[in-house]
Amino acid sequence: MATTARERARVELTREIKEEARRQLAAVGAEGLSLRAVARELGLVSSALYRYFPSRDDLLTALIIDAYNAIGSAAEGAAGGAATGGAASGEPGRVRDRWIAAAHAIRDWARAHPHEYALIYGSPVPGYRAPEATVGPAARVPLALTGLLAEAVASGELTEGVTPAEPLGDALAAQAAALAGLVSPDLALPPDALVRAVIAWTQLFGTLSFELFGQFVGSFEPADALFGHTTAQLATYVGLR
Amino acid sequence: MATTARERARVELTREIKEEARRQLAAVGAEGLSLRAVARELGLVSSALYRYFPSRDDLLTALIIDAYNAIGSAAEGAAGGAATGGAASGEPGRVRDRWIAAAHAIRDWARAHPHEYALIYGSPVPGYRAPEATVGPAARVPLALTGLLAEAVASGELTEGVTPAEPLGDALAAQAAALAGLVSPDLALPPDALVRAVIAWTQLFGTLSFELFGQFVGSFEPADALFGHTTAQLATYVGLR
DNA sequence: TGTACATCAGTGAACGCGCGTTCACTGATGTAC
DNA sequence: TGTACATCAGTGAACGCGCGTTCACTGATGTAC
Repeated sequence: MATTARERARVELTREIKEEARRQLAAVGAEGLSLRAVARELGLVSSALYRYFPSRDDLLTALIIDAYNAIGSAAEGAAGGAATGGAASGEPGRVRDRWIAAAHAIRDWARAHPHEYALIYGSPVPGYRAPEATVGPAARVPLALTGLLAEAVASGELTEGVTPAEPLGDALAAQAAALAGLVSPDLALPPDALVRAVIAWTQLFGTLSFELFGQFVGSFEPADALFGHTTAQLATYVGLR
Repeated sequence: MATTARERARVELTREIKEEARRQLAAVGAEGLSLRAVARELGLVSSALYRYFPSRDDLLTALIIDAYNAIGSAAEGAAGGAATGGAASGEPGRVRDRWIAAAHAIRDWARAHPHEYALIYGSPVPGYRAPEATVGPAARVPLALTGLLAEAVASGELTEGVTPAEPLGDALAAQAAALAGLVSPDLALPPDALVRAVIAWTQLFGTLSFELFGQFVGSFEPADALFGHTTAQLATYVGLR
């Protein structure tokens, strides 16, 4: 199963096409992304791209999946303790610290790749329907966050919330229980904790979208201090001490 | 200063152009919005639109301003107690109730106008730079929310937060103090309360964007129960009992 | 009240542009014997 | 190791489309005397 020159060239060009497409994303957005322009920039004729992606939408889908995987892997790395301590430190550190590190890793990725962020968390591209294949990668960030909470439950690091929880209500409790089962089938994450995680998750991305999409212009700019404070507040809110 | 037939026709057609443009927004998004298509639909020749809007970007700007004003006015109405009690009830009701009503009014507007919501809170349209004139309308929602908190301070309805506040830090405290001065020059809203309001504001729009942009597909769908619970939690978080 | 002139809404043709996708083709790379 | 055939990457022309914006024009509406 030696890789032939043809195969290597194919892998390489596929990568280059996506790279150039990402560059264009930054310049003209998802709507403006044009196969012809990508081909032009790579010194190819436009029809050549059809050997690599059957249509413009398939190229978009590939970019979306890559973006979800990139932000997901950034979150997972920090949640796992990647950036804590030296190279080969055995202990992963307190869950609260890793939760906060994950939030910062997510923000760092988003700020480094604002147009890919917009592609996955901004307004949906009209006429484009995200296929099933994006669901798994899209779930990595929320799974990393809820995974941390499950860890905290196991290690006794999760306190009762300080903001008194209203009872969830039947509909919400059912949704939360179903999700908790998916997220941590072995160790039941309490539905109440899961809902807190969802609130923190939406808060995190709400702040990020406001920062990247310009809603803080003239108020919280730069948003570093706000983000740091917010993240700490939310960590406390979800029950991490 | 009688309005001539010409003037009335101009006002009317300006309105119709924006209406048709909003209809197209829903179908093809902001990027796809085309002057020619709008003109076609109105039975006009495309160049005729230039009597009403000097360019495509100016039409977009008008739609953005209208959208900010619409969601702002929905929030202000609910915050002022518009939907509480009967027609001419004098008392505006508790601040907490009106805060929650405002959040629901914002969501209701967003769900009724998802594409206008995406226009103002989604990814920025590449190549389009929002002019100064959008700033005032964009501020109406956050002003309505912080205004409620200022009211609560005055009436003694604002408690200390239950989630212990970390000290804000110098940079954030300075930003918050400057903003608090703008928001309620007469009665100083404490910087800590303002930051809580910002956290709640971002959380609210984070949830809304996730709901409207499809991040909850397969988990919190429908999102009514989640939104109700979240809103109540955040009202408590900001200090409204 | 009636006429003469100014304003301005809407027309239609044109400019110059870029797009996604298809298709028959050529020539280089890979494979089987 | 060498030949014959199959695979497939990239070409170039074409189809059919829509876009924003400009401009000289016509005819209706409005205004001043």
